[in-house]
This record gives sequence, structure tokens and C-alpha cells, in this order.
Amino acid sequence: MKKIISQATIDRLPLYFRTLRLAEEEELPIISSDELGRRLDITPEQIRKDLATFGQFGRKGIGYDVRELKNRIGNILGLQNNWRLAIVGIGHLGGALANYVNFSSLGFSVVALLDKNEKIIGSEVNGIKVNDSARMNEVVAEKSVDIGVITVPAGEAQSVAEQLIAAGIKGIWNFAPIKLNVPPTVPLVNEDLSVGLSALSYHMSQK
Amino acid sequence: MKKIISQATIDRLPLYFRTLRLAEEEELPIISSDELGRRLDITPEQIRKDLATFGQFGRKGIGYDVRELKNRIGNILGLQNNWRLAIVGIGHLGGALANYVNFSSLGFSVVALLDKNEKIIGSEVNGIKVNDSARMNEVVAEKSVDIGVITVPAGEAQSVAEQLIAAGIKGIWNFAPIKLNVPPTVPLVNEDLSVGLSALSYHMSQK
DNA sequence: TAGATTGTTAATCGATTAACAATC
DNA sequence: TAGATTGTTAATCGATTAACAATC
Repeated sequence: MKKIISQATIDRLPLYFRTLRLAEEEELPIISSDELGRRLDITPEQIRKDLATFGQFGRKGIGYDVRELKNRIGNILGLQNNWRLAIVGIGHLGGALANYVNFSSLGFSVVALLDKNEKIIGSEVNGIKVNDSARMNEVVAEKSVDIGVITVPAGEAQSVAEQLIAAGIKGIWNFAPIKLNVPPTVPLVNEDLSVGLSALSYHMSQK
Repeated sequence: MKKIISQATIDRLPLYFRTLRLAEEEELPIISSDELGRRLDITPEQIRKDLATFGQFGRKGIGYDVRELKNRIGNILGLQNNWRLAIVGIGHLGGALANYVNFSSLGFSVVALLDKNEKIIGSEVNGIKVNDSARMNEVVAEKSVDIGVITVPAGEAQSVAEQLIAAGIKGIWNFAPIKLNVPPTVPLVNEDLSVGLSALSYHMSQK
């Protein structure tokens, strides 16, 4: 039986991971929940609580082993799977993601690019050739794609999602500003840029 | 005295806004919390609760006037301010944002681009010339920039944030994967792509 | 030992859900 | 009027914060 972990906790794990990686680069061997909290503006109690969800990571009176904690959080997040991404829709945003350097350091690789526009098909972005999205099934199988990244216009996103799922991908990262209907077996994360920008506008208006 | 609105509510308002805009395009005059909820996978009770925070928007037994509700939510979010953005760091992501078409439809305009790289300064992206970030004060004043968008590498982000604040911007939209220290008077929204992608990885690993 | 820090239980806080009176 | 749907109060649920025993 799987324990249910709150989304709030899951969303903080990448922050811990990032900070631990920096601490590792600084060759800091041990870190306390206090110091980790200071670096992230998160209370130490919150951090200890989050970590305790997954087991005992630290040593009382001492703190957490930086490298060990980093690795264990990486494993909890599933980063060791080296997920393989296909980006569908090679416009400005899709192209930027194809070049995004921070993916690889987290264990993700962009292995395929797809577009339906004849002018874009066949061109290369960051050394990867753009394929015709009509060949999605083939490409997903050939390249063992795990995750479909949707960067097409909102009007095309649902149909692209369905094609990706039919082709056998295991998760969707959606940048189109629209609610996608996907079966509960396919994890979906929405990255709606207008939400954050609108929230910023709200807070600025309150001043 | 300002009422405190929960971040959860604020983050749902852009979704309501987006859906109402689509309903307006469909020339739907009235919409119920039920229908709005169906389109967004949010319970109608949640929607009514969110809206009730700001006053009475609907008519009992009838529903909500689509256009009116859309406009009122837009006003709550402060979209009528037509905020002016400057993007700092014209790499792949900054360039993609400079071309991002969904901003203008929400009432945001990209009015300035800044970079410190001599090879990029002077070039044009989407019809806007890239300025030297050393000239930040001037550019922010000349172009009446409200919001600074940070798309520089993590190591430069804190210093860019400080320069933007010194130049007088009113809010920061940060894409660099690092915790920025800014005074509480400057609203800050972080758009950390690795959080969403890692959360997706987590959910995929649980299957 | 004394000081530091975790892991965990209990208390609090806040957000969501349920229920329903008001009313169109 | 009967049916529909809001706005709001009460109940529930879940997440955060506080407190502290355990222990390095």
C-alpha cells in the first residue's frame, strides 16, 4: 500500500534537492534543518516534517548528511529513472525547452521533437531533428519516450495529449493554457505561465 | 484595511478568467458555478466560495453574467493596469518569452529586453531591440517598466533582482532556480520549471 | 556532561466540502 | 408555483506550527 504524500510536500522536495546540490558543491558534509530552512525561507519544522514522511534521514544532535539526503530525495522524486522527453510543438517555447540546460542536470533528456508544420519538420534544434507529429507512434517507440511535453497552441493541446497517450507515453507536462482531459493513469502537470503572472499582477495591485 | 485573500484563491482566478473568456467567445451570456466547475475540474462550491470573497457576482437561481464576471475578475487581478515588462537575460527562454503571444491578451506588454552579452546587445527580438543591462536604470525609466522578468542563470539572478529594484520596478517574475532575497515591498513570483517536472517524475515513479 | 538537533505527537490554523436558506 | 442556483454558515479535512522527548 502506498502512503499518500501531500502535493505541498512533493513540491518542496525539488527545492530541498536543489539546495542540497549547491551545498554538496560547497563541500558541506552535514546540514541542519535550520540551515536548509534559512536558505529556502521554509521553517525547519516544516522540513523535518516533510522528510519524516519518507523515513529517518538525519542524526539527532548532528543534522543531515548532505550527499546522502540529496540522493535519497532524488530517488523519492524518481530522478534516477532518467526520463526521456519528447517536445510537441517547436515554436518559441518548445524550442527554448529543447535547449533548456537544467533538465539534464536533473536526469531528464530531450530525445525527440515533433511538429506538424512542414517548414519546421526536418530542421534541427540543439542537435535534434524535428519529426512530423503525424509519425508520433513511431518516434515515441523508437526513442523510448516517457514524457510528452505539450507546447502547441491551446486549441490543439487536447488532441496532442490523446495522440501522446495512444503512442504510449507515461506522463504529460502541459504548457498549453487549457484543462486537458486525460485518464487517471497518466500523470499530468500543468505549467500555466499566465497563473503566476496574473498572481504577480494581483499582488502589485494591492500595494 | 485589506482583506487577506488566500494564495489558493488567487491562483484559481486566472483559470476562471481564462474559461470565462472562452465562454464569451462562444457568446454564452450566463454561466453557472456548476458549468464553470465542470470546465475546470473544480467543485462549484469552491468557485462560489472564491467569488464570494470579493462580493456578490451572481444572481440566485440564474448564474453569473459571463462578460461581467470576466471583467470583474480581470479587475481583481489588476489586469487593467496594462503592466509593462522588461526581460533580463535574452537566452532561449528569455527570447521565447519575448515572443510569447498570450501575454498581450492578458494585458501585459513586453517593452524592453536587456542582456549583458555584447553579441546579443543590439539585436532585435520580436521587433524589440536588446539593450545593455548596464543601462538598466535608463531603460526602466524611459520605458516605464513595471515588472522585471529574470531569465538569467541562477548565479546572476540575485544581482539582477537588486539592480531591477534599484531601477524602480514594482514586481519580479523569476525563472532562475534560486531563492531571491527581495524586500517585502516588491512582490515576487517564482516560476521554477524544475518543480513541476520533478513532481511529474514523482507521480510517474509511483505507478 | 551540556548543547544541538532530530523525529514525532499535540495544538492550531486555514482551506475545502457539505448543507441549506434566500431568491430569481 | 416549482426548479435552479447563489451566497453563507457550519462541519470536516488537511497542512502547518509548536512543543518536547530522544539521542548524538
